[in-house]
Amino acid sequence: MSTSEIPKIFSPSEAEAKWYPFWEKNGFFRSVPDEREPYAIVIPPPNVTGVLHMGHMLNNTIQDVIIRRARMMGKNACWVPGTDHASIATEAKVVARLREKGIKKSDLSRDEFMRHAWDWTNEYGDTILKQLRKLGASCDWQRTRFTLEADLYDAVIDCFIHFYEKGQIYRGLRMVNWDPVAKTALSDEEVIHKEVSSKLYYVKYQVKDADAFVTIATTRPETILADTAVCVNPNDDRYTHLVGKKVIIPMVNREVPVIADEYVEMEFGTGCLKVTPAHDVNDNDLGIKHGLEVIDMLNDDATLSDTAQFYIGEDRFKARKLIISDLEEAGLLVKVEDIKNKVGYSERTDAVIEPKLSLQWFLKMEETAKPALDNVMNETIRFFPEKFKNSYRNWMENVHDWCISRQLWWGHQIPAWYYGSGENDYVIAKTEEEALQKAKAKSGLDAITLKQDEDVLDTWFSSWLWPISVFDGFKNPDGEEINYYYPTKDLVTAPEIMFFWVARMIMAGYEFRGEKPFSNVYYHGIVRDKQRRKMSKSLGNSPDPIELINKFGADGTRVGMLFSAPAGNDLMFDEALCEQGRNFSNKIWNAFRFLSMNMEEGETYTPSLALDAGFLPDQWMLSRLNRTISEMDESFEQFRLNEALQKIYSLVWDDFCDWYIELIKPETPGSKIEKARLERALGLFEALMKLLHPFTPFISEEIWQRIQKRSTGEALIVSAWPEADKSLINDDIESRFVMVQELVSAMRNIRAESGLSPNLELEVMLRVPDEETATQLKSVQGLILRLQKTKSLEIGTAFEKPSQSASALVKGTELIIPMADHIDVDKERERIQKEIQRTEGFLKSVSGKLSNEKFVNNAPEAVVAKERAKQADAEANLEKLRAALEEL
RNA sequence: GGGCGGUUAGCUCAGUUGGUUAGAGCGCCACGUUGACAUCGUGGAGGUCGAUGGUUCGAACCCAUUAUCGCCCA
Repeated sequence: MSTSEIPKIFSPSEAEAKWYPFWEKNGFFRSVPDEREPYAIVIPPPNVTGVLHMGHMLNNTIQDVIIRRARMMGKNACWVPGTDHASIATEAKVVARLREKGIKKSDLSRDEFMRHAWDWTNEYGDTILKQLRKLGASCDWQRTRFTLEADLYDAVIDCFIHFYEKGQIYRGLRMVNWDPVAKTALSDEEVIHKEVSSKLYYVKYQVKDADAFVTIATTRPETILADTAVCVNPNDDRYTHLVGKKVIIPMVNREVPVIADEYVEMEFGTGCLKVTPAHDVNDNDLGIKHGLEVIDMLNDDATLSDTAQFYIGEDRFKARKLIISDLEEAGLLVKVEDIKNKVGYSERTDAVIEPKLSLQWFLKMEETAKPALDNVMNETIRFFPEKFKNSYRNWMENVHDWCISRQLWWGHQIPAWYYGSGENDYVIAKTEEEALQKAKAKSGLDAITLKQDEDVLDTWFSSWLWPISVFDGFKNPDGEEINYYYPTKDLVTAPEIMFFWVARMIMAGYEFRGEKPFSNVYYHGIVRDKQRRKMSKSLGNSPDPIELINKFGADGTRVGMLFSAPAGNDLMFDEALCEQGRNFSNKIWNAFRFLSMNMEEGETYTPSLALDAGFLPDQWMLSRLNRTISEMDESFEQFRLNEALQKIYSLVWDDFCDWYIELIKPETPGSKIEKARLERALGLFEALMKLLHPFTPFISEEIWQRIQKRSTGEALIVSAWPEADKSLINDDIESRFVMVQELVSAMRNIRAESGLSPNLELEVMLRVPDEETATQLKSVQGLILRLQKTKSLEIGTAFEKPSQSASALVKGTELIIPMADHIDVDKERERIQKEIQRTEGFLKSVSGKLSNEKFVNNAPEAVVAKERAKQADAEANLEKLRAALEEL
């Protein structure tokens, strides 16, 4: 192979275009049950409306790293991809597209609308999955699932029926979070509370039959129209006389009672609370407790209804302004204060949520939550990082019933069939025929017209079944697939959806399989920008991942992402990290380029990991390699992926490139590395490619295939992950090598400080403390000579130090370089003095410890011995340094 | 209001059972193109670990208080 064939700069796009199709075509992503140990990961299904953003990028990079390593470890690795139907988001997109065409949703039948929605999904739904391929994601694409496809649809309906029959699903008029834009109920988890600047309005209410007023304070004065009480704290002396009396609600002139309840905070506002049971959660509780009338004054789109009597048809915010000016005119507005309070917003539409009474379907959670909580707390399911167990417990112990109905069409239609207008005139059934029979039986009627519930189920009510349903665990509960792959191994997700999704999958797992859905949950952080802001479309602070890939390569981008991704912490993304990743690719590439340049044309090379016991760099590199493998395995076990990456990064760059390659370079420029030595270098390099593969799949495969001709089955992606051979980890070898490194660094340092060219041939003397060290150093002097230009290198115990020489201390050995006219005495003196100062400080702290009787008596012997050794070393060093200063 | 977490070099973060006058990458400064790589090499300068108090022979690490930032829940 000649240099001309290998460009100086690595081109990621070529490797990406070559290897991804190669892997996919040859079925390396494919998994079918066999006798091997299964290793399954289900993707957190992205929305069909989604386009790849940085969060997906991080999430899927992590999964790909894990699954690629598992595959190399000989597991039957199965990464199941797919998407969820995202009721609200998708319906919003479809409605918007229809609007552009001049079509209103209300003009369409349900079936017509669904056709449009499916069209949209078929057109855009797999955008994100296509993008994942660019990243290198090694999903088994033949397994791609969708939460609204037929089988998964059935699973959701079966699940609903299952819980209904167990008595855990009920229908009830309850306070829900109402999104007036999407016109649907939301679960608590879909409401985002934001702190905003609001106004607190103080309004006077006339006390009935008295010439007195009470003043209430409210941030939502329009709801006055639906007030049905005023409440004070029973311990509040200011108001006790009013309890039991009536007050008149302004505008509507309704008489309502003054009630007393300790719920009221005396300090807030006036200590006098208006109560609107239909439009506030806490007020609703009060209403139930005190038997208050409930007046609902809002339409579904948050305009005022007839019940309000005023501002009918006006939006709630418009009504707010109107009522304020009317109250002011009536002289009832006392004052207005600026305050900060928390307001709930819809996660999807960003509309201000209205607490609203609504007839919805709920799932009781208590019973299902129990095993789900226990099995996380006892680590049957492990959380990484562990700290998330706390918030999980907190949520699970206070779990509320789950509002599962949504007033939308795009989704799984609730299998409730109504046959009358009574509250209980419905049946739950999978099909209309079945419903008809049940309805007949229940009602005793013969002729019945059924109407299915218009609403659909919360999207999470389908994705919580994901780890089961993707393996057809509902359709075929004892099937080979589900039995083989379930429980899956790892789940990789963001802590944001711990309650939405993770907790519920665990519940569903125990409910339907009696078994956990996965063994480990790895929570990664949120991708933020350099200013710690969350990446978002509206801020425009999110780079397009695809552009990043085009710019830095998939490998570089993956490395960039992972570099900054410590488990569980948010990561401040910076494009510079991807640049670093790209540079790393280029470094790897050029290391390979160097090795190939040393291959003779026409010659075959067999990479080897055989040890050359006579060549320290070989022994050292093998020790470092095996140590790194073992450390990486440990990091992987704990999902410390960035740590594993850093280990291999450093092994490749610092050890292999900076030292090993330098030491195997041929003595004379232009000649080539001896064959056996090159084969060992290639053997090591192959091992490095394996360790790199999960992180940088493309370049590693590219190089792997260039090192040798390989058959398809010998592709890197399916090669064996290296096993750490602990017998090759050798502290002694490593410390001997470190001595070489330190001596060479010391020489480089002297050159740099004295402004000597790297090409200047130095005379070097190594004054060693004893013969043993002399022997050791003599065995490695060849290595030092390879790395430093020298005229001579002498090793001995009794050198006379020439008067004008630079010196350095390396582990008790004095490095002496006569400088003749090169020396800058002042600089050299400064250098030594600095070193003396440092050593003195060190000695002082060590001696301080040792002269402390309590330390010597109490500390473990080994620690004391270590301190004694430190002290002796420091003293000896100090002596040498002082002598060096004298000798100058 | 309740809970959780962070605060270590200019930046992003390590520091796993207390024994380290604290590590890495990036950035910065200086020097350098002898054929792997300037998407590079070599060398260097930067922190006393948010604050206070305590436990201990010994604290970045344990405890208490406090400041500050963030997240989750209500």
